[in-house]
Amino acid sequence: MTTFADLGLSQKVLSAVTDAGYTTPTPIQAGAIPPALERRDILGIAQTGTGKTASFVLPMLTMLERGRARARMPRTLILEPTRELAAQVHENFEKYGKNHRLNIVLLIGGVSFEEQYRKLERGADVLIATPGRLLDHTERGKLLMTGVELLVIDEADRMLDMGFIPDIERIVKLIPFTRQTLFFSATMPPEIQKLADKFLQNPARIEVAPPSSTAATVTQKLVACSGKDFEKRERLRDLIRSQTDLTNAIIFCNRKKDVADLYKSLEKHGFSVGALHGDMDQRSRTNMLQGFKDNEITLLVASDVAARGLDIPAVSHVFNFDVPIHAEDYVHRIGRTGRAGREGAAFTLVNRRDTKYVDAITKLITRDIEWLDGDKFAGTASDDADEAPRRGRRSDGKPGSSRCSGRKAGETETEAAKAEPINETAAVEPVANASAEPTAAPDAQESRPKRQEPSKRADPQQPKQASPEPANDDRNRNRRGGRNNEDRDPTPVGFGDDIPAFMMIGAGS
DNA sequence: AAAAAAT
Repeated sequence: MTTFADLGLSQKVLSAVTDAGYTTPTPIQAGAIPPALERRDILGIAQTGTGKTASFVLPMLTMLERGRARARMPRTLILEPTRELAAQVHENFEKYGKNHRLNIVLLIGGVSFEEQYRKLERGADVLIATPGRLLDHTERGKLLMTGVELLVIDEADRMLDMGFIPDIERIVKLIPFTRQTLFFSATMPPEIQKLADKFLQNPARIEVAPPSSTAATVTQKLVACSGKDFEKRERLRDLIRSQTDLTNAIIFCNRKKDVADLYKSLEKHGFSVGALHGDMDQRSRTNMLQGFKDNEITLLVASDVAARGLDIPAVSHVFNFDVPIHAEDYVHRIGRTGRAGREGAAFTLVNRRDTKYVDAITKLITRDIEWLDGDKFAGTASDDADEAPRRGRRSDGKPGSSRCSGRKAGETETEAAKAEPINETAAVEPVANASAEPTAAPDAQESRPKRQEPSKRADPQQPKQASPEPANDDRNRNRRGGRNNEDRDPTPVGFGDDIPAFMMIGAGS
């Protein structure tokens, strides 16, 4: 079996890898490291969680041992689509480069230029950047790309999605063609292939983990739910509480505003929760993510900024509060769990308007996703239980609310949730026929848990901390102040103590 | 229809 020692890495790198506890390279590492060390171009087709980052960090460290950087002329450049990913690559360099004395510089937006100038001035062996800030620096004349010997373009397909390709092309034009180029993408649509052909010369092609596949260790469930936000939130809370093996979870929303709203709601209900989306100031983003990684926060409500690439080990659960509109996003989102062969669970809340998106997803992953507990819309009684009757045609006077609230499991009370350990772990693993609660018959069960108003300050599964760390002052102030019209005010409160002006005005979007 | 990224 191949070990790291067989790949041609330097002693310094090997010892750092060993210290980090790794002995066996992943397929992408075993495939990409040797040709990279021979200075070949690489076309790496690999998804997150395959060890992709180390597959370029380790050979780069080895190669950088010779030579040294000159002011404003970085020797290597890594382009990343998001700030978090860039920061994460930076961490990798610190971890595996601990035996080196290299200047690693992170150039991302949302933070001040001054320190970035200073570091560039000292000479960067490795520059890790998001495209916008990098171009900004070059336009200010603080950065020369003419000394770059090695270029990494990471997550190329995502760069494409985000409209970064023109920026990338501009940047690549600034770099001598004698460079070595490592190009990574999770998928290879035609545009990306064209780009690869343009940027790479006779690359070694390494492909692992077919795209649009979901890990076999992830249990996927659909959860029928109303389209009304407050009912969805309640359904989600019940779902979270009914999990017996939840250690931490990411909850995805499609919109930033919904991230903010759900975050507030969960916090109000006593969950240990953080939020992450692109309109938060950088400091809050960093704090939230770190708090989540450090297990100070159990739940992270996020936009798709967190869907790909972020290396958060051992997420036990993913909840899609919204069905992703692009099917590929589903794959990326639930790829946040079940990593490295671990077990994971992914729940997707679905209302009837979402079914076409669900169809697209099942088509993409070429398998059906089971409904939880016999949930389903499928033209049965459940149709009436959903939101349809309420908006639009007359409600036929059914006493019961939607099934969403009707099938509350834990019965709002903490007690219930704790005392009777919901052993029917139905939520997680089993094929769960409708045995426990035939949700398909709303009326039958509707009667029993007369849903009492949203539990007063229920205390779910005893979150470790009510909130992460940022800005309690502002949060509280905002919350009190905005009480009256809080529903109208989409301003994301509580995301740090310096909410940028642009978040205050058109916060709706 | 939405998110990400320079300000």
